[in-house]
Amino acid sequence: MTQQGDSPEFFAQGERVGVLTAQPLDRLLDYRAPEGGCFLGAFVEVPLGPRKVVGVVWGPGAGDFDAAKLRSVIRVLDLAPMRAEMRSFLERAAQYTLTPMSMMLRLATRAPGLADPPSMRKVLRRGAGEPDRMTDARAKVLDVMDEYEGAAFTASELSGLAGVTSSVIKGLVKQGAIREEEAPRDLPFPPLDPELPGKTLSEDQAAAAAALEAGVNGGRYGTTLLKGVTGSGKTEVYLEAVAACLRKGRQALVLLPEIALTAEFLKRVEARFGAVPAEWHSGVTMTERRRVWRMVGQGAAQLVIGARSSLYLPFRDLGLIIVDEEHDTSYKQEEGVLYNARDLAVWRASLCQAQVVLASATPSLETWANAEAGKYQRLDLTSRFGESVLPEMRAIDMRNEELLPSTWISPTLKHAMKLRLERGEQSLLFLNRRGFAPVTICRACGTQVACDNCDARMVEHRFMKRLMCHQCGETKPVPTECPSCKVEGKMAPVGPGIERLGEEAAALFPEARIAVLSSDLFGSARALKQRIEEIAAGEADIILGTQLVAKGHNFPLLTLVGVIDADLGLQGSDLRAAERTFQLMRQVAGRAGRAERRGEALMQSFQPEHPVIRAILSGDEESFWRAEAEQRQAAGVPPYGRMAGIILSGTDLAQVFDLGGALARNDGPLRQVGAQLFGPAPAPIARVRGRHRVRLLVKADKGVPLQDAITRWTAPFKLRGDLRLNVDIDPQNFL
DNA sequence: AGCACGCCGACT
DNA sequence: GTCGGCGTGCTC
Repeated sequence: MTQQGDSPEFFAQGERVGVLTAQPLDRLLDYRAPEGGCFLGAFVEVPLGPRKVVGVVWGPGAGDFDAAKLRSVIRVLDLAPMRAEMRSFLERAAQYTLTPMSMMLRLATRAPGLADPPSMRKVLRRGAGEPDRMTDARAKVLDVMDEYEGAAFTASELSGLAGVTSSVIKGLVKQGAIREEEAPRDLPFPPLDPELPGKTLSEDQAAAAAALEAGVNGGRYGTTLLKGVTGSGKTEVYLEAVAACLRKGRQALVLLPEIALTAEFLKRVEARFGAVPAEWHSGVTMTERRRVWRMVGQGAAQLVIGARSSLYLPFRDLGLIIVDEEHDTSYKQEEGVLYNARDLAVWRASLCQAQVVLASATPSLETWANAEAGKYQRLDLTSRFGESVLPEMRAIDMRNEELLPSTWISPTLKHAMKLRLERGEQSLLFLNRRGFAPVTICRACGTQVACDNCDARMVEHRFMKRLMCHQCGETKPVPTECPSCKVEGKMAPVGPGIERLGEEAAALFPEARIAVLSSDLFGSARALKQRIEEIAAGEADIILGTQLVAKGHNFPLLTLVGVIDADLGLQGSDLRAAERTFQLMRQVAGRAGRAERRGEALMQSFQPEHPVIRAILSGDEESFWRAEAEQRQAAGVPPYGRMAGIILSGTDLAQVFDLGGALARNDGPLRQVGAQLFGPAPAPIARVRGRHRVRLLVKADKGVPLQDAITRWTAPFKLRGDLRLNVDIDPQNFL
């Protein structure tokens, strides 16, 4: 106790402590340390007005609050204190993303029942007594218990295993043959065994795995770009790094871009390490969340497979973070706290001496540039099957193709598909547009049907016979009469969606089995996965897919990929448009010809001479990255310059614009640091869920303290009414 | 975030 | 006369 008294990490009873809560106060509140004192970082319950809330002891109290009004911490919660590295991580992320600390704490405490004592439940064990009379049902129960000797069961587990009703078990409990006891509900995760044999690795897989293992064994921070095309076995390689981390007794985290991918990944982990790891994403139940959060904190979960929010779990000793498909745009959180999980993973690791592996077939330019600059180690995996796997890639020049109105499959592509059909091979047509038709137009007056809440055009979804807004999810029936000029029977779908392409393919090849893969055609991730498996097994001749087919599904019979509109996304103001098109096309092309047969990828384009299209076709990725890097450098945009988006929103358009104008007129703090301001302008989707959106863009040189300047610029503005101002540092999409 | 206080319209 | 609408402000 005397030792505690001297430590700057400990506050004796009655001392002032500064407590951070998840309430949006944006400052610490002073409290008196409770009876028995408390440590820095302790999770505590504090009184706040009439309520009790959870907080974290963040430091000594500021001391500027009237001592007479000061209240006392109610109690210290039965949780491991938040570690210094986590506190630094949250502070740093808050400063960088201009997010209040209270919101950061909320991210770090997203588990239910933190203030509750560890939840208990009744479990059953074999007791000393014997039943007075042995019956078949009783014997079955006791057999099960003998089979799993020493194990504890819940009543329902036991009755299920033995195939008896609960009354049999109650009887045995009464007679002392079964003993009831209280056990914690949150069980540790079963241990993973890194010594189980992994898959046999090819030579360059083994070399890459050895390099990653060496990094992990070094016990220091380091980031590695693990680049390998689909089918090169990245996963096996980084699972060896996970194995090395587990051997050292440290925890590991694998981030996946999509929940739909976790189920399959868990299976691979189970195959490699003999047990299922912890899982963390929005689909995890409340009880499991609580278990994962607590067990991660106690070190009783060695490996977590999760979404971006797993970065905020209270790891005791995190030694490795894998960011799978690191280029994936879903790592950028676009609502609430705007952060990029890939970048935060690198910070998190640097604060706890962990290794990071950024895995991708098509890395983001940021990551590529960091590897090029020597900040990240780079490991390249060549394909397991040799170079021949890259499909033959060609552009179809759409300016030379004869197409009927409202059709999108060119004669050249059609011919290639026909060939596959005859050979019993699969074709995939890729079009990144969900629904039947992206636009519904009135042929009498030209009006396009728009959403009532947003300014987005509504997309026809024929399978549900409705128009849908992809911004807010609002739907309405397809109108027969023009909403504007009231002329009847002139409404027409314009442009292709994946469903419409399906109709066209069916008309061209009436005998073919056609499968349409679009996220909105499936009720659940499970149904979708099952359909994908059937297709991979050969239950379709022609596959039509949106974005989702670009992500890690293997179709061994596929030998032709047709990209319907390779020009989509090349235009527009998005600075990453070229990069995205490149990544998408590379991935889609990577689908073709994985087995012994070489595949073919055909890209329909109206500008086949465009540098991005040419880079994709050349197969020389490095030249694409270099060209793209040069362009960004010349334009002074990320990663060679800094950008921030300021999104203003509110129900009254004039008010939103007034605020935008006022911000633009008072941009002194920005000009001081040489930053440029663009806007205000209506955001590309100018209205979302009834709120008007106006955007300003800030651009600055690389070394500029941008956050500081933005804070000084926006702080004087008081937001009246329902006006909101959101800062998006390093915006990814420019909406 | 909650929850109170507070100042203007339709009800027992 | 009061119940209640949600705008503004406070919480150690």
